[in-house]
Amino acid sequence: MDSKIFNLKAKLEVYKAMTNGANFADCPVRDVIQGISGKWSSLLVMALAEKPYRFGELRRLVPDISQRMLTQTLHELQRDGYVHREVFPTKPPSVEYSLTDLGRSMFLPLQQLIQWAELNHDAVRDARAAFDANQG
Amino acid sequence: MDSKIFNLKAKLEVYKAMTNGANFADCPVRDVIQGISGKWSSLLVMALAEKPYRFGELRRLVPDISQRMLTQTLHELQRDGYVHREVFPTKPPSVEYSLTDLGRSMFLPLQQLIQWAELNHDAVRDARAAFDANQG
DNA sequence: TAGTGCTGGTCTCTTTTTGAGACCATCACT
DNA sequence: AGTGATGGTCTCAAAAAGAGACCAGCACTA
Repeated sequence: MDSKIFNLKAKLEVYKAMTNGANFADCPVRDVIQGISGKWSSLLVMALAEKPYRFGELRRLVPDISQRMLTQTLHELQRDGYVHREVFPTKPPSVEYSLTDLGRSMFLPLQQLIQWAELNHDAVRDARAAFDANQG
Repeated sequence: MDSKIFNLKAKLEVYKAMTNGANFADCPVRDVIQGISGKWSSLLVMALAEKPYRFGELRRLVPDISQRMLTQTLHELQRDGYVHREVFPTKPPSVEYSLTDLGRSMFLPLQQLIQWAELNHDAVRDARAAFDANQG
């Protein structure tokens, strides 16, 4: 991974635009954001924000995710500290996934974005329709 | 695109977890979220939130984006109504990209998430290190 | 006792998405 | 006449994602 994600000018400009004063020495923001902006990540965090779920439950909850991507995304979320994975010695063994404190903390701002999406999806849909109409 | 993104149970549960009362008939939230959760989308919105930029400026601002993905991502952001594209008849013609009102509106909650990332990247980095250490 | 199902995965193969880099036309400046 | 800047597109290779087979262990059933 390259830490020189922005050049100096970019650093300063985005810094100004975003933080109004926090430390921005290297640019880890993008790294963190990309960890939660995968195709399935936010969706799974959203689901787990309600309550813990087992692997199979999540698979049924999000019917169009492949088992492969479910495993992989949960693994990444666990690695980044958002999700806790616990195996119960039932037969067959069951695995429960839940949000950690960090995950719940991250969900708060994520939820804001989700709410925005909910309130503005009509505007986005209209914009798309208008754009597609103009492009033919 | 399939509108049956969640099954009924999922709909109700995520609905409860998220909205505390808004309408959730079909599930456009995911569609909107995925439009802004691409690898480069939020980064470009972040940049344009500060001020309008021209194509080449953006390319220099985000040095590790390919010209191909810059074109494509800006096109998608424009289609979804977040970004306005304006061509100026200079020689050679220059193209300026700027946020629309919708884009600025979306940036508000996005900024919350960015701020969270800024405040918590240490925790995420530590979680990753701990996870990787345990996995060997 | 043999068959079936459920658990949470992994492995392989194919398709889609992305990245790297060449190429393009036009005009200004040297 | 050559060089550079503009904002792209096109092609080809690499990476990521989707589809689906497979697996072990145990419970239940016929």
